Amino acid sequence: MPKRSKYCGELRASDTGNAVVLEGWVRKSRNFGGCLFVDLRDREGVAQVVFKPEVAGEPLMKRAGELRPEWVVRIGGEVLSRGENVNANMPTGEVEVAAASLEVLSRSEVPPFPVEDEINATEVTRLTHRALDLRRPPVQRMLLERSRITRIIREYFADNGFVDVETPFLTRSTPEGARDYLVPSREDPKGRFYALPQSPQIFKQLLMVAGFDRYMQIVRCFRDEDLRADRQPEFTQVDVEMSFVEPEDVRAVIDGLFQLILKKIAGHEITLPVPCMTYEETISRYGVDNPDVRFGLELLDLTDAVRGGGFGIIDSAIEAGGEVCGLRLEGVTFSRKQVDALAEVVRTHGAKGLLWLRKEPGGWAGPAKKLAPEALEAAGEAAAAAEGDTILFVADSRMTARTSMGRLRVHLARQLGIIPENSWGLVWVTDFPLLEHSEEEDRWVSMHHPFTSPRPEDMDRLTSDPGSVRARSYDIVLNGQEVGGGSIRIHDREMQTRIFRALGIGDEEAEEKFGFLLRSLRYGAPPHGGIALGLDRLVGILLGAESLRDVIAFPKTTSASCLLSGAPSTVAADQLAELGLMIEGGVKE
RNA sequence: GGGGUGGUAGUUAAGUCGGUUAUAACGCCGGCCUGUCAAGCCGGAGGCCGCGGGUUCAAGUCCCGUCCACCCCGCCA
Repeated sequence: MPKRSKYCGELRASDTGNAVVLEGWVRKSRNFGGCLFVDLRDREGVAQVVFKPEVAGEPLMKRAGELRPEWVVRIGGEVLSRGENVNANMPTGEVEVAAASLEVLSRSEVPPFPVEDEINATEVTRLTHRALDLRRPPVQRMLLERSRITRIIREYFADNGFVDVETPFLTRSTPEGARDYLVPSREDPKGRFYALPQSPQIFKQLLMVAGFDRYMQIVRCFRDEDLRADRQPEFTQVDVEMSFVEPEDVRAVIDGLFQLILKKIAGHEITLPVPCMTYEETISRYGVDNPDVRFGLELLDLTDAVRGGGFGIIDSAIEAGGEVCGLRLEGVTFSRKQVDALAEVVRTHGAKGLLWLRKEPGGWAGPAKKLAPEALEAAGEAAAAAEGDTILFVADSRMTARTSMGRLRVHLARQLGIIPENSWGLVWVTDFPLLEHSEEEDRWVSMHHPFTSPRPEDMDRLTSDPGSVRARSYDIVLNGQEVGGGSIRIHDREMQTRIFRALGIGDEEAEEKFGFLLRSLRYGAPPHGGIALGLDRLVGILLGAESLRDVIAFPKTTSASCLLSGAPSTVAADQLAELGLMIEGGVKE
């Protein structure tokens, strides 16, 4: 029999009368004893094949009757109009193929779940049989769309003069940042390890020193940290670096990319430039560094209004240098049970509790009505509260109050359904602090990474007030999720040394761990900067995926295992011996 | 590392106060059926109740431990 002449999903009324050959998977068959219908599926869709005794003949009817779901077949026949029996729910529903020949290419056991759009199999079942799951049209569509997106990205950067260069996966472990995935080396001396890259950061900087001017790579990165719905141990970055640039140059390139992707994938037009907000501003207005700007409901600073209002918890929080941060919900009343649930949200983010006030005809309701009358008045005014409005608030340290209320803001927006459908909130957050204090290690650590350039005007505070030094950094946030982050890098060796010292990395250690970067800075490093976009996350948001796992062909579970392959697995004793490794306490099964 | 939810036919779920032979739907197998497309009708098979221990005359059900999955906190430059 000749090979495929058309995809199943491509059949249309215009094909009527033509002889076609289809190849695909049997989705379902409906046997009427006399005639028999088979739905045949391939990547592009489903077509109905009909076996009729007068066309197919007895032996073929008998073989067609044996077909079962997920058998792989090649079917030849004539495309006929369905006449009265058109199925308006299928793109191919105007026609059917009257089978004249049938070749069974492969049989299938009964699949563990039906290969259909809507199934109620659990994720464990789906991931264990991922090939079958990926055969389902909605799952396949995600990866087909992902492929379209990466193609748009590659073309965009190629059109703008970026060079695609590959960087090593087997590289060296560096201090700072996430836990590395380690790969033992077999070579002498034993006891040496490669690390899989958390990102190609240093390599792309070396490419700038080398003079490539503009680099991009769609590259896998690895971080051995605990997982979340939006975090996989191996993930893909769109990695970008440019020479002779300021932050706005990098942002302009990424702005253009987002404009193109949103238009082509979501059919959404945006005007450029994408708005910028400083870190300080976003913390103050949204309480988080990844603001969801698709809706208002901004945070209120009620500190001055309720100061000295005679409410113990509030007064002591303010006296300790804290803040009172609130949200005003217009015309919303919460039940006791609902308030408890909301309080639980702020508590998981460190707040001690949630207070509330509701403006009623005769005055105020809620636990905070014990505040002095003038404080109540001032709070109502600061929140611009009208009758029927509820004010929720937290009194705590500034960051705890802001962060917990920022999380509550997003929680409430979802709960109250005030996030507009099919809207795209894109914003840059700039000027992050260069350093943050690590309580665990009791030292200053990089918020971004140690190669981030500080803003020069803040450098005089590097030792006196390290937390106030701002970085020349920028994150891009889409619908409340960080989808990328970058910075202008340090291209001056002296500056790099000063930053290492501020991080508590001595000259010797710096030389040993980062020597290959520092050395390159001695031989003519151009000013440079760049960004890395989280491709999985970006695709997930664009396609409305519920989990990152939906846009990754072979994802890992929350304990970083692969249900499909069984990785990670034990290895043979001689493999360990060759590497000079011993497992403490022996290998556990 | 901590908290929460879940695990019962191939799949998804129900299973009361601990009590007879563990239910249902879909799927599967057999039969009927010439216009279905969630096909229909009749019949049938199918169980390590995650795993291990304990309490009890008796455990899917109660207790302890453990494994796995998912969600969250910590963590993730």
